[in-house]
Amino acid sequence: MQNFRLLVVEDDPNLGTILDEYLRAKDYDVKLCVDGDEGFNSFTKREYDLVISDVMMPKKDGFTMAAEIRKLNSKIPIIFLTAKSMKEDTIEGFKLGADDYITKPFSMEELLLRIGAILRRTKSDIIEDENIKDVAVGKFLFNPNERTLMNGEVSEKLTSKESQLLKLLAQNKNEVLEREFALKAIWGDDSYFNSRSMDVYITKLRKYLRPDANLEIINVHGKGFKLIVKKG
Amino acid sequence: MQNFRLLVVEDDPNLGTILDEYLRAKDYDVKLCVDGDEGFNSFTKREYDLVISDVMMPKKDGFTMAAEIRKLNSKIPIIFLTAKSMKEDTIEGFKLGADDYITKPFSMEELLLRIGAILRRTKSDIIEDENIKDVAVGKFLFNPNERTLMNGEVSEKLTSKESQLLKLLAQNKNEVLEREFALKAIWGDDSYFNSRSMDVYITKLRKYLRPDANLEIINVHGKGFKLIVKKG
DNA sequence: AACGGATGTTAAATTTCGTTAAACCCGTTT
DNA sequence: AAACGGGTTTAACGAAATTTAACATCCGTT
Repeated sequence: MQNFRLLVVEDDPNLGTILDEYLRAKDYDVKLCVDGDEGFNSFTKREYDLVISDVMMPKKDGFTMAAEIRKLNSKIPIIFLTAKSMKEDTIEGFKLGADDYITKPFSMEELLLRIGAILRRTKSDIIEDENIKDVAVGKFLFNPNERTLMNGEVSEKLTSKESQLLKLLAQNKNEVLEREFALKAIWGDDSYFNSRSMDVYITKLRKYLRPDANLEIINVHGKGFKLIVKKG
Repeated sequence: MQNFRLLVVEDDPNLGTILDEYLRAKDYDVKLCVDGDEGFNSFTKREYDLVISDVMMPKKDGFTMAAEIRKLNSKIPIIFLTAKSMKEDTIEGFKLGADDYITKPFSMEELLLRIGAILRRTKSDIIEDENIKDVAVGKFLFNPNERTLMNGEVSEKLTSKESQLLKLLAQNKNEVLEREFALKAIWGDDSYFNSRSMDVYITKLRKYLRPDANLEIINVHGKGFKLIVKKG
């Protein structure tokens, strides 16, 4: 997936470097510029998803740059970094179409959250689910999302509880799945009856997995269960 | 042109009235609610362009309400009004996708400017995304506004309830749509009979989606339903 | 070996869901 | 006013999922 492109305009080398490194570490594609002229030039060179700009800068201040950028693209989100918390500045920024502004000093976490808030709305549904994939369990293919357990051609349909329990066992294969942990994860709490219910489902799963002699769900007395996958 | 619709949620009658009157004077179409429950209910009833909400409220606080609203519409802009300037609150708000927040006391002018800034950036998106675009559901094209479900040449006309339910399922595809949540969003409350009514609509939707073998609405016992989109 | 607690398994009981059809509501037509 | 029709709700019954019960067996400890 393509990362979001951020144009960061900041004349203070220290803060600029911090921003640059921090945002890159968070997997953003960052272009750092040191003043409004350079920022505007970069903006004309390629596409950006978001602009983060200081207000006070040499050559061309942030508001002026923002006005020029807005002439090129009226929708690009802009976040201002300002040392001044004076209301006039704020208001002037919003008049130019600022989407947000942060007063220095600010925490990187706060900036990140604001970036996230803006990008989420403007470029929302790009993220695809990772947990819809098949998982190999012995010679079976298990899909927790579809709740299917495939053995070659044959595809069994699992119930909700069966699927959740098998998922936990598979995630902890060859390790002990603590009874208490599974109960809290699936049933919400560990009472006596839920615990017996879980035993019933263990029996069901054993039946499902029977066709593969290399798979076994063993009990660890007083602790929980372990899905053993023998090397075939 | 149609005015922007604002949902204002504020429990303080004084501030609420001031907001209501002031924003109406500025030609916004305002709905005033006094707590999070009422706010969420109003949101399910019709389309809004922007939500302005207090954080501290009886019954259901602003952040909780925002989270529920975001499940229905991940893009709706939300501005929080908060008496507390505590950082934790701010951050929690942004995590839920707050677009802005204002610390009381604030000037009406400042609020107006922020409203303008957000609406300016989002209005074109709203027009495109919320009112025109089709949503891909398997091999179908679903348009929640037109309430049409197209399969190549064939175009089915859905009823209101069918469309609302399919919309929620599509928005939560491959994730569980909680029964209770859908009932509150579509029917307003979750009674036994509404719940059975929802089951009837699930059956109707399954019939519509039957032509695409990669689509399936499965039940998650005691929880709700999940629209599965298998990889074709 | 003997005991008590934990587990294995099957079946009954309970709850939730799937589906179809009839009833109902409400605005429109005859 | 009566008939109609689309949309929705209510009713009814069967099926599925889950829980509870019952009893046999296993386990670690004494």
